[in-house]
Amino acid sequence: MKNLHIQIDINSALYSKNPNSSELGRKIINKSIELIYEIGFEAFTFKKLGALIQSPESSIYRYFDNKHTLLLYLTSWYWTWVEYQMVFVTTNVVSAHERLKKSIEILTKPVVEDNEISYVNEVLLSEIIFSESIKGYHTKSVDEENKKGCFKAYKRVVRRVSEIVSEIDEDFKYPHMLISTVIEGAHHQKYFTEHLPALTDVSNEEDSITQFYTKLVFNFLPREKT
Amino acid sequence: MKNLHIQIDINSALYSKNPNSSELGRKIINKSIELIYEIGFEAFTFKKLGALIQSPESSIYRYFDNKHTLLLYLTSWYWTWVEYQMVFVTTNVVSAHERLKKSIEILTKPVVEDNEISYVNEVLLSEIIFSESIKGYHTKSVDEENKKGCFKAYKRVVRRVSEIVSEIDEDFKYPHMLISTVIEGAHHQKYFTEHLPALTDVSNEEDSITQFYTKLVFNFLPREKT
DNA sequence: CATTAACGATAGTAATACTATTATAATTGC
DNA sequence: GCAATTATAATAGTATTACTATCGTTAATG
Repeated sequence: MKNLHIQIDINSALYSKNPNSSELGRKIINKSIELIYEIGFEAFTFKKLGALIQSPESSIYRYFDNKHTLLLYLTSWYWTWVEYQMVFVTTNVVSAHERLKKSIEILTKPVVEDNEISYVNEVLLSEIIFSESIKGYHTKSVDEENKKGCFKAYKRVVRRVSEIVSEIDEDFKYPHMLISTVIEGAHHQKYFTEHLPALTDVSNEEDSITQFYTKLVFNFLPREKT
Repeated sequence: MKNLHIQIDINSALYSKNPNSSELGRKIINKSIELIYEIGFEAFTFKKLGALIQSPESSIYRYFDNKHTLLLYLTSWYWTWVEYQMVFVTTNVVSAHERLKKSIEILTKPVVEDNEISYVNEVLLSEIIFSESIKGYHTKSVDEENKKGCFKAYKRVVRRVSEIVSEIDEDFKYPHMLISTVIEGAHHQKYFTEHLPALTDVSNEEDSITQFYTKLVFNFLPREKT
């Protein structure tokens, strides 16, 4: 499953020069993930990244207008990658309940395995998404960027899962609200577990977050007919 | 209810000089809310705020170390204020279900009324909280600040409502996860409605968000015995 | 082999996020 | 009522950030 060599296509509004098209570009992606993971998005600068990859900042600017756009690129990459995972896991599964369950698992379980083939470390990237991606769309430029399609990958994921919800109950009024609540919620809970435990319920069980959000979703829906 | 002239006490780790103790301090709070609301937290600087209140930036630095601390102060103020509202609305209500319902309403309904007595415009402040407060705790300094008690007000609100949940079902394992999901979720959905409608279900009904999250919570809990 | 594109090296600018100093005005303590 | 303290204004200055511009060299392509 992991070694399909899929091509992750990113909206061209998110880069000036496609980082996937050159050695340097891939190095920028690869190392920016490490650096953002390490020092956080606020402290991250193109100058520091330049030092790390031993290229001048001006070269990085040839690929990305600024670090905000780079974050949107990484986020987009992540959701496209998640979408592939979801498609893979749900194809040929007849039961909508089962497809929904598997989708929620992908959306709420930690990413633990790096495929090591692409230049992207998905484990580190997912950590960045959990704690930093929100900064990508809580900005004054969100409407403008939304028009350009910068958030399409995320929206596609939400839509895809919402459609399974609607397949189970076509009268349910809030499928998108439900799924975006699950996604954002799971990210928050992971963050809270590590940093603000009073806002969650830390337990020994590994997948309490997945359990909680799975129950949350199915609480809204009718049981599967057997 | 609104005109109680309550004193909002904020953890002293969040300021160098208490802004509540002087005219200038109150002006800083009052105008920073307007300015952050208007131009967003990233574009907000002490220099611009200084220009607005016609004081030099150095004077503002006497009250707050930086704009991040100011945001934490505002957030703390907001949650303390919300807690007062919640206490007020739930006191003397015997039914735990009813208290929970009213609490969720406070947490998910938009703030529409500014009490005009204090120097804080709660309507604008709530908008800031919805779209910017998350930036206050998604930082590398979160652990350190958490130790100093910078997030106590938020935690108190979550705990208070979680306790009602536990009162209704003492075996329920995730009361804090449930309530923080509701709070953060409602904020997100409000933001999505305005900026990323594909991630939510915008409807004509005013309080669809409140309805959704109320149902979400009560789905997990047993019905009230009558 | 010539042309073009990509990259590295270097320099420079405006804005940001502060810190420091000193003078003046307002409060308070006695 | 005056001295002492404290708060604020005015001004200056620094390091860092977030870029933009120029130019020479190398690598890829036709």
